[in-house]
Amino acid sequence: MTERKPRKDATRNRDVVFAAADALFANDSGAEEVTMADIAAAAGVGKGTLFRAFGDRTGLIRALYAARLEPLNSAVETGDPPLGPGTPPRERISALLDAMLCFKLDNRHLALALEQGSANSPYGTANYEDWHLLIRELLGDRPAADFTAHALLAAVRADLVEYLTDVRGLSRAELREQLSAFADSVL
Amino acid sequence: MTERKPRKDATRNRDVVFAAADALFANDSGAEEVTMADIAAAAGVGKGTLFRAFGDRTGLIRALYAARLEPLNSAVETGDPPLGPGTPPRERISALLDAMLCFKLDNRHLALALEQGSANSPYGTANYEDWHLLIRELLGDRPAADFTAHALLAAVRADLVEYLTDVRGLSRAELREQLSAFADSVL
DNA sequence: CGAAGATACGGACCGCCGGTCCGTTTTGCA
DNA sequence: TGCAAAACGGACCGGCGGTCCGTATCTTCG
Repeated sequence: MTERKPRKDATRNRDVVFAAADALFANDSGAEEVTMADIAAAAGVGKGTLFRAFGDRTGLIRALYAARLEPLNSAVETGDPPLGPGTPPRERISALLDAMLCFKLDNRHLALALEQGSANSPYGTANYEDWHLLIRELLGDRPAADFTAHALLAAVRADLVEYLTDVRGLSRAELREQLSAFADSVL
Repeated sequence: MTERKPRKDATRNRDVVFAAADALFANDSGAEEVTMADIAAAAGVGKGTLFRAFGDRTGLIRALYAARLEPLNSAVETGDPPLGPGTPPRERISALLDAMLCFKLDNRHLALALEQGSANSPYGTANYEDWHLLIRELLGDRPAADFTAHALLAAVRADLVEYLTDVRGLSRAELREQLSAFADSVL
């Protein structure tokens, strides 16, 4: 009974806002240059609408990130190998890390905005715990499995990825290659 | 000839500001809650003095961080084993990571403030490149040595350390233990 | 179908914070 | 002791995240 379906304009605006925010973030200028007012203007809505719908800036970024990550998440939960269940652990971990890396590469600015947002880091995002738990279980009972899972995830953090590509000039292929070799050496 | 020694009050104020900022950051309330005005007030100087001396907020944090890190840095460059030169590579890497972890634990709030500061991350800090280069060379010519060095450093990032201690409740000893085991498995 | 209640809208408004400016004070040198 | 250079400090500014409330839109029910 505590559920009331939202009005139609509300959900429509939600989509519009996502699209606008996505475009602004993607538009290679720095991540945190984009203000809430910018997003509101680009979406053609009032600032109040943004805050009512998402609570605060962090909420908006988190919602957008979750929406973009969703396909990958469901591919992992109920998809075909090598991402989905039923893949041998070692192989699946490699696939997960590679997929995560590609996601960060493709959504660099968004991921950066999320991971830099003051007081959150990746830790505290809903799905972080899921990813960690999954990898940790795939690692089996090796020593320090828990920490190893964290370390593997830390190896694909958005700001590291950005640094390696934008500052160090690594190509996508090189990065994937190195990550893969590193993962192999850990497993 | 482009060198002019600074006035005495300037250097004195610099120290006072360091002490005040350190105290405020350490005082467990969140890292980014501390404003420049707070620091100025605590140090008993005007806000202008802060900005003249350090340029901007990031500059102040970087300077403070560098000052606190300096002992560790020189212990690494010209110290006794296991941190200093002349230690076998594997062993030295473990020692370096452990030392870094302990440093992050002891200077948690400061390190957090630095690594979260918008648009910098750890990458872009002067000493990051040094640490990376050192570890990379200690790794020898194994595959993906470069990326591996980055990944090892990512495993001791301040926000991960904070998450593991404050949220997951790991003790200092447990953390060091796990990091050590992880490092062993990589080497 | 029409009206009333509920829900969402939007932009003026607020408080705070990083950063600047410039009149005043301190320092160092001769 | 006098004077220029350097540093000081706090009033001030612009912009941003977030709030508020009068208005517009939807939905439901008679």
